[in-house]
Amino acid sequence: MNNKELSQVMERAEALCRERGVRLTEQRKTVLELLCVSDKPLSAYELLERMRGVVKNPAPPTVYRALDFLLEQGLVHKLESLHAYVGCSHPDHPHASQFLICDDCGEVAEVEDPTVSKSLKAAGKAKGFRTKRPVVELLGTCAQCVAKQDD
Amino acid sequence: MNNKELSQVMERAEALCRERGVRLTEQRKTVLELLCVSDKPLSAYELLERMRGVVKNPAPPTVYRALDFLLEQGLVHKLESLHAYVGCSHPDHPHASQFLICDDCGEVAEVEDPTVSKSLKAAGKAKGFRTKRPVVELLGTCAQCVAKQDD
DNA sequence: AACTATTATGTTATATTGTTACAAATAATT
DNA sequence: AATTATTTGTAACAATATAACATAATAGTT
Repeated sequence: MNNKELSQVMERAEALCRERGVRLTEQRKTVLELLCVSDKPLSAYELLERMRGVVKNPAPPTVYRALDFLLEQGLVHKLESLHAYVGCSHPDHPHASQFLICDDCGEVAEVEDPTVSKSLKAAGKAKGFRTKRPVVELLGTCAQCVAKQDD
Repeated sequence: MNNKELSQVMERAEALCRERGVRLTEQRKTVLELLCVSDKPLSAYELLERMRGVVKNPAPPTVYRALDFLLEQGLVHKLESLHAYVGCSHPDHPHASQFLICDDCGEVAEVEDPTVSKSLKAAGKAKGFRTKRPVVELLGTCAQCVAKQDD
């Protein structure tokens, strides 16, 4: 994410939090920025390391609290299969995303496919299941790395 | 899972491993049995505890190695969002399952919805993504617990 | 049967991820 | 200003997972 995109994301985040009456504090902003600036998902402890420049004595709860907040507000996502976190690419509207995770280059793409969402909803409904949080992560090889492998 | 179902699963597992020329050793059988007998998913360390009765001095690698084997053979599944493992309900054919995980009662249902599988495949294909392992876990409330809550 | 290669297990230590508990500071409300 | 709620600081610890290296068991070969 470049600088312009970053400031747009941060502005939207500020606006959203203002609307909702919740506080986007410095620490929370820092974590969100670090995630947005990174081209890869970051683990909590990687975030912790990167916070050292910005915050004085960050400890694990520092990071986890900020992450909890940002997850609640839908500003970041957790990738369960990686134990890592990414900034949300479109936090404006609530949404159920799917993630394509390349285990070769580590790149993660967030997609929002209505057909997938609908079929999941239907599958739950068929069992009387009330879904709160869908976790959909496709682990495999991204187009770029597939091309490389086929050379 | 009752005793009859258990022995059926174990027989199928033995047969599958024989066919494939891989070894379903005592430890691996133990782990598979423990998972099948349990009505809830078990964490690696819960498995470790339960192995104490059967194996002499089980250590973490004992469990993780058995799990790795069983996962490779498609005999068990890992629930990424719970850090826990379940016996596979239909190991005969390779399949991409979805899991409905009730965060109230802890029950987990494995479903295999072709519409979901197809839509996921299509979503990946649209991005040129080659999926090796889909992780699909719906966290929410099962029908029974929904009914209880609505009382 | 003995030899060898491969696979599986034993054992100890350690790495990684995440939480608890309580005190201090800051911000919002009255 | 006083009170309350929220956020942060700090230390310890719990839970999950892996590394590294030694030993043992098994399968295949001579």
